[in-house]
Amino acid sequence: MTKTTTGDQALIKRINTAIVLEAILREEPLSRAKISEVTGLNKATVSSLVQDLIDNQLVREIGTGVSSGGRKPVMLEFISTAGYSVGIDLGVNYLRGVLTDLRGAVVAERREPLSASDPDDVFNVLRPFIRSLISEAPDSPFGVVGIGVGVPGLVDSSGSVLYAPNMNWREVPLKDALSRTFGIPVLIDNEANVGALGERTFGSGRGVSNMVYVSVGIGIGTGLILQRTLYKGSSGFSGELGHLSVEAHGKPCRCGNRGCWELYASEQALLEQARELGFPGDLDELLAAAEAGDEKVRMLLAGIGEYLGVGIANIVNIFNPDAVIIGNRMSRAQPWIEDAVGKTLEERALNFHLRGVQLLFAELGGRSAVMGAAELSIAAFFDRLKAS
Amino acid sequence: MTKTTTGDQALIKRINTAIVLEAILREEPLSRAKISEVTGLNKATVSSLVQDLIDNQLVREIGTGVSSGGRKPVMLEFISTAGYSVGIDLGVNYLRGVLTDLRGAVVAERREPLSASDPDDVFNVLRPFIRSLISEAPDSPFGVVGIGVGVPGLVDSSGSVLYAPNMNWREVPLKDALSRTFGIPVLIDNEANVGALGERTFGSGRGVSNMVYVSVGIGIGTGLILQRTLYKGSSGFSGELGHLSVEAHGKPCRCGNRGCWELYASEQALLEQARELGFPGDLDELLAAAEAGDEKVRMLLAGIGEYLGVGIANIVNIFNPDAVIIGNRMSRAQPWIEDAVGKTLEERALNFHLRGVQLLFAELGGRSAVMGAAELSIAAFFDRLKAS
DNA sequence: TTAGTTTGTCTATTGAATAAACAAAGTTGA
DNA sequence: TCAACTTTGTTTATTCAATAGACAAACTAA
Repeated sequence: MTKTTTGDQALIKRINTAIVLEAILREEPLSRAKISEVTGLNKATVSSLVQDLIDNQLVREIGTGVSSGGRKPVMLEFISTAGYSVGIDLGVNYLRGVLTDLRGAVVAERREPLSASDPDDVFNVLRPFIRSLISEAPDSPFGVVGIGVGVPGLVDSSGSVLYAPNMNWREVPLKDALSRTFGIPVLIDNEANVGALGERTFGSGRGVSNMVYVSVGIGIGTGLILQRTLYKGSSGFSGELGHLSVEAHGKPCRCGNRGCWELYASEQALLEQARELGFPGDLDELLAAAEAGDEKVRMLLAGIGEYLGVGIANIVNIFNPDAVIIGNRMSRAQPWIEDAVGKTLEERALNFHLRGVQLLFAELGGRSAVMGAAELSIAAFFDRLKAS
Repeated sequence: MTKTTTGDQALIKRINTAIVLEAILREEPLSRAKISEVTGLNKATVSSLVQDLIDNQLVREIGTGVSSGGRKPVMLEFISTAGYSVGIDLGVNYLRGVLTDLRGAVVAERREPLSASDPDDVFNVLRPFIRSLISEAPDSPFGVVGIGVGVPGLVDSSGSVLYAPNMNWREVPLKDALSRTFGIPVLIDNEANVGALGERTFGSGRGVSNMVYVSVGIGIGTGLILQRTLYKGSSGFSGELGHLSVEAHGKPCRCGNRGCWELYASEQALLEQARELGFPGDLDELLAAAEAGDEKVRMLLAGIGEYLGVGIANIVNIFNPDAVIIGNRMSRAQPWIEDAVGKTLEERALNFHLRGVQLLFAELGGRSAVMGAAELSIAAFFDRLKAS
């Protein structure tokens, strides 16, 4: 409670170093003079801080730039390969992983199906999977700075998976298990949260302040980015908008509530409705049928889009966000649902809120979560830098 | 965009001064030695900063405290009467105002009915109303530091009332009008937002990090306090949870959506249902009937409570807050709706989210908004202090 | 009365940012 | 080609807030 950081000279230096580093990240390549200009810091201060960053192998000089009528500037850039990050998307029946540099550029990528479900069995697959990604990392001053993992379930602040219904997990201390094995920082979060982070950092939500990422797969999960940061509720989990009741007296949901959004707008809802109409098969087959011009399937998809729109209108009224991004598997249905979603949204959301909002689809497709997981550990690395 | 505050010694001093002032506000009366102990700042630093605060008339010495075996400490306290704040609750048919000191203690209070609706007519009532509150302020070093106003409508970041349906206002530049008249800072916000602030600071939500204030009056408005601060969406307004659709194919709402929560759980919904059952009259009469033991009216109220619970379950699933507070007029129905709300909430919200959440009723009753409005301008005063 | 404790101030030191001077390295125009 | 001007980045002296430690004042306790 009374853990206030008091101000001293070291704090000033940390603040200004962060400002300089962020300027370089934002506008590289950049000279010391230009940094002084854009940050407002004195030239001498910038010189001194840049020297520290160079000593710490975070920044390097890459030769001279073009003169604007005087001495040529020495250009600086961030050393993106000063360290690497591992991102893992732990799905119900697959495992996806990337190794990225500190900028998020993918260096290595792996995918494999996952048949195990018991936590210990999953660990036994996950450990070598991660180890092989780490082994791909080139030598670098900071090495692999951390592992980020997205999981399909509720995660508490200690990194335990409290509940993952589709994997039948309860109270699984995933973070502990992994950080003991690898001895580097491990960050665990919900699949929708890391997906939101991925799209915000590398995808269609770049630079946005307030956005809601709607992960439409078997169920519906949501990741909230409010005031530029991932919102977690008081217990560390939140954003269960899939269980927002959109039909107060609708079908009962396994969560205990009635008429939950995901009962009407998820992949599962689509498949069930399709079966009732005599279309067995999975999402791929339905999309193929729609592509081939099957009117019934197109109607079905439009219906799902309409219900997606109902929930998204609620989201827009609640959060007044800059963007709502539809991601995960259902984003592949974009051509067949986009119009229905957009139309319903416009009919239902408040006019004032509609003005500023964009309806987008995930730019990273199936990689939103895995990239967000990598970003999770990159962001933690930068936070540690700032704190020390 | 590139308006970064760089770090220098002045910043340190501002940070540490704020730390010292907050320590005094939190634990007064307090000695310099104790401040040094709880903040971690050096004794000499504390002495110097306290002297500045004394010079600025924000803090004063109030004599010696009890010795613990050595020299007696000189106790310090915040001078709550260093300045005053005006809070206004501008209702559809009433005007409520308070004059408070910098701690929020009410020095003067006024209420009067409001028959006017046209903006200019309202201004002509509002100006003398505020002037009379200001005239009650004793002489003080900072004088009246600002005016906070809560209004029943959408407010943009410039302090204009974009849309207040029940007053028939559109694009009314309220802040401009008042700050031109009084020449002191004016802050305008939505009634539910200031109500949330009032309950968070002075009422049942004291010290809570994440809470949702549900203002149930003619309609339903909501104020969101997330990560200790009032959440505003991208356009500066948000939290229109009254227009959350809880019946996707329910009654059409004037907002364009269908099945909006406020159509089923507001005072207006109650009165309409009562009329259908042959009970004309207003909320007071219904509450009196319930009090007198009228079973039909009690059932009616329980029904409203149930629908309130439906929406609050959604809120809990969305935000995983520490508390949900029911305020405004309907909070007076607490004895007749509390059980129904609680029961529905427990049936419908996710188990994990239910664990940490408290269902509360506004402690300030009808004064949540007016006290929050006063707090709005007090908080702005402290922010200005920190910035200079 | 004396020894020990607590409070709050004073003094010298540290370290980060800064303005100003400056050297180095460039451009430009006659 | 050269003198005048520009731009870059470093060096130097100064300022200012925080700090440790010394210290005086005020008190308790035995």
